[in-house]
Amino acid sequence: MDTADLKVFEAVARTGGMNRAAAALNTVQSNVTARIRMLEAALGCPLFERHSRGVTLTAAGDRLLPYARRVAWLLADAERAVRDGGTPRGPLTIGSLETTAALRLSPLFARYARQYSEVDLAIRPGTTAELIEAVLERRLEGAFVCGPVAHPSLIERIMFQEELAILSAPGLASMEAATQGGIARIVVLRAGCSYRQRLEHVLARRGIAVPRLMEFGTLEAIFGCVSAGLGITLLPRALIGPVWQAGRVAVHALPPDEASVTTVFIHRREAHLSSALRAFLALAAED
Amino acid sequence: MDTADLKVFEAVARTGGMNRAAAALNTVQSNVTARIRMLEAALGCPLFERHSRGVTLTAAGDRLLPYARRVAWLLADAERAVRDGGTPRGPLTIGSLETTAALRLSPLFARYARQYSEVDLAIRPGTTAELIEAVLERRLEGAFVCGPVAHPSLIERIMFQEELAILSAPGLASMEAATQGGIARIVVLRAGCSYRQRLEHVLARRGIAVPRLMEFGTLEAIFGCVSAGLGITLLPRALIGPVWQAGRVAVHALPPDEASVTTVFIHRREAHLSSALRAFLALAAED
DNA sequence: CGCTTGCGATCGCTTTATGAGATCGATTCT
DNA sequence: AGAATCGATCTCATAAAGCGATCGCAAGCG
Repeated sequence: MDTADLKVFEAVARTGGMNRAAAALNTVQSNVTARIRMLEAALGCPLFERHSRGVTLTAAGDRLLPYARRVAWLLADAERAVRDGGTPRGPLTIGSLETTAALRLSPLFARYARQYSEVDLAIRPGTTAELIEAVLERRLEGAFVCGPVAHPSLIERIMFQEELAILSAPGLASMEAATQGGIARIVVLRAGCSYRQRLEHVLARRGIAVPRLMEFGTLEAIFGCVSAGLGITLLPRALIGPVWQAGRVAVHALPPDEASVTTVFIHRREAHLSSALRAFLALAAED
Repeated sequence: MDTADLKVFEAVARTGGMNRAAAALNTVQSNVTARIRMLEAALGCPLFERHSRGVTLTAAGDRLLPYARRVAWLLADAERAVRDGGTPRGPLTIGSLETTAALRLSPLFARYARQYSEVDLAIRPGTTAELIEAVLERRLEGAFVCGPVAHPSLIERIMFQEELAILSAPGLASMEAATQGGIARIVVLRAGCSYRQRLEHVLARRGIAVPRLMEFGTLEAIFGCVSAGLGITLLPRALIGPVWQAGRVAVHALPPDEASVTTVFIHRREAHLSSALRAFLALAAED
């Protein structure tokens, strides 16, 4: 059993056919067939069931597939680890909640980009669930998300502690005043945002229903909507200082157990910690 | 980069020379040299420093070596996972503390051997530290050890809760009577045994020194020594019933916070859970 | 019913990669 | 100085991988 064998095997499993796998691997079908047959002979059991429309995995093949993927990942990681000579360089793709990026990370990113000019830093926004998935699928080296995550194959480091507050149209004395009749219209950054879940939870505990949900892509749009009385939202208090000072919105505190949210940085446990990411975490830890 | 390359690389790193690696791999030195040179060319950086007595790893090679080992392990695991068709069979090597094996496991082992006759069950005794190391080094599929372990790459399941008690020569009313003058002679099963550490800790909290330590390989020898007044020991209460009933030793209770010890079963997190081991755990969970 | 299409299996041929042996230069220890 | 050891390099033979063409099979379609 070899990495080449596993690469072929993975392609066949993924495409569901030897011809398609051959096309994907830039080779011919006879090679794919021969590789699979050799692999099956070496392992002593068939990996695919052949039928007229292609092939499907047997139970044994199903067991092999995750290992094939992990071997490929491990080899890719090994190559990166070897090439990574200790000085931060190359691409570094990190995910972040949009609010975290806006509130906490811009000075950090700026400092990092200045200090390590050889690194191509990229920031991808997303919700906590999206970012966790992206890190697990190796599309991101790490991400700032809403903690705690507690995933066995992820390492998480606590980075920031945010205090959340409710925002409503100006002139309203309390959150209850903004949710008269037990109904609240809420405005969120994205549909899957963890602040949205948190806000719905906060409202549900007070018996307030959320019949409608408005979603906007930018923070400025949210401030505008809240200011105009279209609904309420939940955001980190540190983010809303300028807007509140301008009198555009009213800020309502939450009890401490509901107000606090921790932002954690997650990255894969088994993956190589690149110099670029290590430097980033060191810089972030200075604050 | 291929498994064959990594196998050669690992052999060279392990033996510290291309000639020695060639001998270990049953090939000739020219092949080893060529493989390493090709690998270095593909990675773009040298992996070894050549000198007259052989070769040593460069920093890049040092980074690659753990990956080479992990790839080899993963492939071996993959093969076992594929061959493991769901019915328990083949070798199953498990470690255990000697006391746990004597006290709790013999009926389990007997039942398992009867029910799954195709499995070659092997039990290796050892101390907690030895067994953890053996599991990490893949010499054991799992082990019964003193918990908690809390190692990131091990899964632990709580199996038994033992109550420990001090044993002394018969006729002594209390533990203090057996340790007059602030000095205790203790008798342990093995030098690194976790019960020994526990016992020393218990005595240290009472200001009792342990100048001498006697070590015996069998439980019967320990009972004999304690009975003869040579020293005291610490053992699970359930283990000492027959000996106590025969009046050979005196049993002294410990306060609850010191008496309790949990036995956990550990196995590697990332490894394949074989059918044989799965069946064993299922049988163990029935009790 | 027969034709077409898409699939995997197989065979011979070519190209490439791998392994073996001999030799060379460099270094170290005696 | 000479022997021993080690890695680098070259050449040649053989094994392995890749390629193209062909075959048989099953399903879909007019």
